[in-house]
Amino acid sequence: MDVSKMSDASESNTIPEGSAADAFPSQYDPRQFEDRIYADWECAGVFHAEVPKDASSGRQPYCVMIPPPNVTGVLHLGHALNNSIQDALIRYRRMTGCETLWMPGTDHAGIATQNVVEKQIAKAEKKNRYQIGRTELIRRIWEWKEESGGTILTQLRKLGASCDWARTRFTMDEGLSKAVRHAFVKLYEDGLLYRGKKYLVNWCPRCRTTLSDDEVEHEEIKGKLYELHYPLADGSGQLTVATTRPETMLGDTAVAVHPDDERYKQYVGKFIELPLVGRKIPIVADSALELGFGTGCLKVTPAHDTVDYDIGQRHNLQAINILTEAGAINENAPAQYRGLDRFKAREKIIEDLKALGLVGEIKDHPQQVGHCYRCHTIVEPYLTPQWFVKMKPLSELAVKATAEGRVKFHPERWEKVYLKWFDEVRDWPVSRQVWWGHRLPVWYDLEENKAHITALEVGENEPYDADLNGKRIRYVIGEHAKPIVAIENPAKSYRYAGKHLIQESDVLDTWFSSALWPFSTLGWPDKTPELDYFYPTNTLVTSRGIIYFWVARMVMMGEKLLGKVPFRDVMIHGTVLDGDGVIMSKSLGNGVDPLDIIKRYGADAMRFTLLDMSTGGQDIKFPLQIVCPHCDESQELPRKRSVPTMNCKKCKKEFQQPVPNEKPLPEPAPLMGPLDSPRFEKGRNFANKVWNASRFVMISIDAANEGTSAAATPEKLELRAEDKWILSRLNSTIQAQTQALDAFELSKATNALYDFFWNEFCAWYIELAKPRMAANADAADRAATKAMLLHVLDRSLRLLHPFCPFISEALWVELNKRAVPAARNLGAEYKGDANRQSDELLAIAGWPKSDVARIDAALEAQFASLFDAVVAVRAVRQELIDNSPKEKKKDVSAAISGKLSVAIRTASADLAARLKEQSHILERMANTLPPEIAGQELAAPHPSSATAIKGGTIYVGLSSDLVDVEKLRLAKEIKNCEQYIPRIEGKLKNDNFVKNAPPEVVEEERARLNDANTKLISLTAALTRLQTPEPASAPVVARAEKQEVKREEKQEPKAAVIETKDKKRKTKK
RNA sequence: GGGCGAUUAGCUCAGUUGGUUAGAGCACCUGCUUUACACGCAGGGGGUCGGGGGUUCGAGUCCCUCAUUGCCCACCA
Repeated sequence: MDVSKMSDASESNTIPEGSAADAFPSQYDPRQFEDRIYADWECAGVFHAEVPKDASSGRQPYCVMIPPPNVTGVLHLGHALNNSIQDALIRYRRMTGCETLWMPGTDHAGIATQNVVEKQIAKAEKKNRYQIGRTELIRRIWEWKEESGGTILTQLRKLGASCDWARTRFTMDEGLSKAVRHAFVKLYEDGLLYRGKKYLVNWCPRCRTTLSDDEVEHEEIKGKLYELHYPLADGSGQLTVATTRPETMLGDTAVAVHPDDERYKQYVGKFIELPLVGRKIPIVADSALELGFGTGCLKVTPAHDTVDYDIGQRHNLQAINILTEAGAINENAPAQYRGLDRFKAREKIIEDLKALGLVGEIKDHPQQVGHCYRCHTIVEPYLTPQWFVKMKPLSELAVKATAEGRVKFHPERWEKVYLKWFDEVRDWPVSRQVWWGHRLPVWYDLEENKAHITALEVGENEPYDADLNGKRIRYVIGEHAKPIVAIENPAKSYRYAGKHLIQESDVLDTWFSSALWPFSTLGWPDKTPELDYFYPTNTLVTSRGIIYFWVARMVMMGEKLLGKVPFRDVMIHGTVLDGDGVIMSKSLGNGVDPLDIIKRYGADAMRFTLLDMSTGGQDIKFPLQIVCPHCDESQELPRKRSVPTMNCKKCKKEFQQPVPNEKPLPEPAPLMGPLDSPRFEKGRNFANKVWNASRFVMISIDAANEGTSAAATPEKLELRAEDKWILSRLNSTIQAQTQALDAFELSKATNALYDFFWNEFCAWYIELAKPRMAANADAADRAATKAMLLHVLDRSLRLLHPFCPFISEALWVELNKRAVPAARNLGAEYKGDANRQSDELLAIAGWPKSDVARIDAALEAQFASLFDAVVAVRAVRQELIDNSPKEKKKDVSAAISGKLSVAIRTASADLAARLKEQSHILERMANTLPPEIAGQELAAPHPSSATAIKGGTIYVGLSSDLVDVEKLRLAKEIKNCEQYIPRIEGKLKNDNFVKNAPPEVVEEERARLNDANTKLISLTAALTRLQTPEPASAPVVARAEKQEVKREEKQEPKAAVIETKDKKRKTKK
């Protein structure tokens, strides 16, 4: 790229179309653009990815699989974060010319979805799922799914998500279901799937299904620890056991003691007569007990406790299941308890035992208890045959893939967390006793399994498998039944002709199909071109919450079934929290609705803010506010919310606020005030800044076109130093941002652009460009300036697009109207596929490449010192005001608002030359008269303030009445200097420092000391002069043009000296 | 009970391999309707970097320890 040869677009390429001022209101209104622009993208098909027809094109794929949200889901801020990150990565790669696929879709979310529809039916028809029946329930769920499922995908469009919607998948689609069956059969055939009673599974009595360990959430409850006395069968005494679940005693088949426990050795081999039940149960010795814990005796219930189950295995104890699937006491218990819910039974048993005098101490006992992650019911360890996936061989594959670096985590530390799971994981129970999901591809031949399958007639509120002559039949399949595992229904094959086959009624754990997502969506098990081209995918973006559920299982399945990892990089981002660090959720009443934020701030503002806050995978906190639904006033959200309504502080009207753990008030109720966070203002303000900078560029281009027919030819374009400077900064920014995106460091990327655009392009370059764009400016220079503005804006919009796609695209359209892409010196720089990339739409335009030859560190340093001088003069102005008495501030402000007279004394010929060369920068940016610049011979104006910059002193002419006020400040600054100098001197006097520190560090310190001393001398001299009578010389402050201020012209022979602190100067180094 | 984070300005957070007088945004103070932007411009105030030790010429950064807090894992009856 050679910007110095940028062509001028003012003549032929510009489409004059009204004035820019008309098209550009001074505030960006996202609502005017977002939906329209999204529609434009969709119409143009820019999100659609295709496998390149020409395999030799070398076009790189880039593929991200969306973590499929539940089909029941609605967008929350966590989704907004997750998808903003994915979209940023996707849009960036799309612009670099990759064939970019972002695969969208939803998850059928077995239990969760079934619960939603069941609840609806229960409400509307007062029927449970068993009364509705399996077939009908599934039909209703599909119906619901078609009508109101997948809302979240629509909401993702509001966010700007550039998914390939044409490829949207659902985990229960036929294709994906086929993949599930193939995977199941393959695992079975390879001996990695089996049915049996491997261990006590977690059972949710409300959902009436098995859960995997990961689906159980441990939470502390206020339980009780009961001591129970168990009489010895021979009547010789009793043993005392302790339990938190007394009802399980109905299933006790032993009492265990530790083999080394001297207290109980004598009892081993004797029997207990189990109270209430009357069963004689042995006393066994087992080292699973912890010596010295509790009473030393443990009641053993093999069917209802995992530790007990193992003890039972070791001692050949009977495992008696005493609970029904619904969590009530079953027929294996004495009649008086049958049918009682487990917790009711607990109370009754304690009552009955108390009556027998067999209850000891009852203590409060806080304990961690497993809850169902879907319905929050306390789960039971339960003895039931299930289908298990054998984990060890699969774990090994996944661990190996990580060890070999084929899957990388960002941030890295998550790798350890991920690996730990494989160490501890038990075999995965994959069968679920719900109806919504992938039914296991398993059948049984009834005849052949006569001995193992029992046909039970069941009641109205029970699950059933067949309806025989009006009788509801449930097939209970024994542990040793022989299954037929097949991809397609074997009943169709001649081999089973005439046989009575029944299909396994269980469905698969939802996470089983999720584990296949990265390849089932691409057509696996078929060998599709998509699978070939896009798999393994590139990046998975997700939260830490599903590393075990999902990430680990995808890697296992990818490795096992395809021999390849499903993705190369896993980016784990933080969790969105409220201002108190509490996770946002609807039920807690602290959930911010992304759609509310989009309405209020715009999608770009929300995305930018989220990305800007995504630092190193840290959690993101949003202090909350609430918006009055009547007048839109954002206000503090009361900390304690118990009352459901509040009154607006502005319009005083009443509205509703969310109350933790309470549902919204029923209709008619006051309007709900949406939650809001002031954090989003950063994104909104930045978007507005971009809008207005662009507005300036467009307006000044349009204005320049009117009066200038003679356009500059490229040869005439000469770059000024500030042009070279901004190009240097631009190219540094491109480099920094690109590197940050490649490293998944989103906030670094947004920061680089934000700083460049706001603090460099807007704050300095545009201001310097203004006089150059004026109608009376040099035409050639104006053309060069225009080309520069277009160039920098062009690149900036490209850099912005991954974060803020809407506003950047909206402005791109305007840019294209005024200067076709060719005029912005694009094209040759980008070698994208002509069919896939175009400058018509920014979404598929090229990503800027950093031209390192343009990066000029020396020039940047020069400008930093120039800007220092500007800031020093600006500071003089404000400090004069600050140090004046309150009632005089306005007068002083008016008096110094005009151009100041300035003189600069510097010993550095280099600095002098630069200042002279670039004096227009000082004049423009600090609003001064042309400065006088000289060496020691410079006669400083009198009276004047003196301010030290690196390498010199700036004198600003003052009127004498401001002198006194400045003495104070000078003294302050001198003091500051005097405190600083000894610190450096101390360092340099330390021999160890001089000896051990690297020479360049020592040199730096010496230079610092030198600077500080020079500064001190010049300030002290100024103060001395200020206190010494001296003939008045030149004036003074240019009089304010707009306001006449009368001041006494006493002309006291004194000078004011003003100092600023270097550290506070806001210039880029 | 283990593991991993966090603790830096009133708030939300940056701070690369230890090396300027520790930064940003918001809030605050002061001045400015300087025609791209008051969702703005300019200038400023504000931090003994959770406490205590240690290593080092030098520590926000490395080590130990304590405290507070969050998350994950864990069968203590």
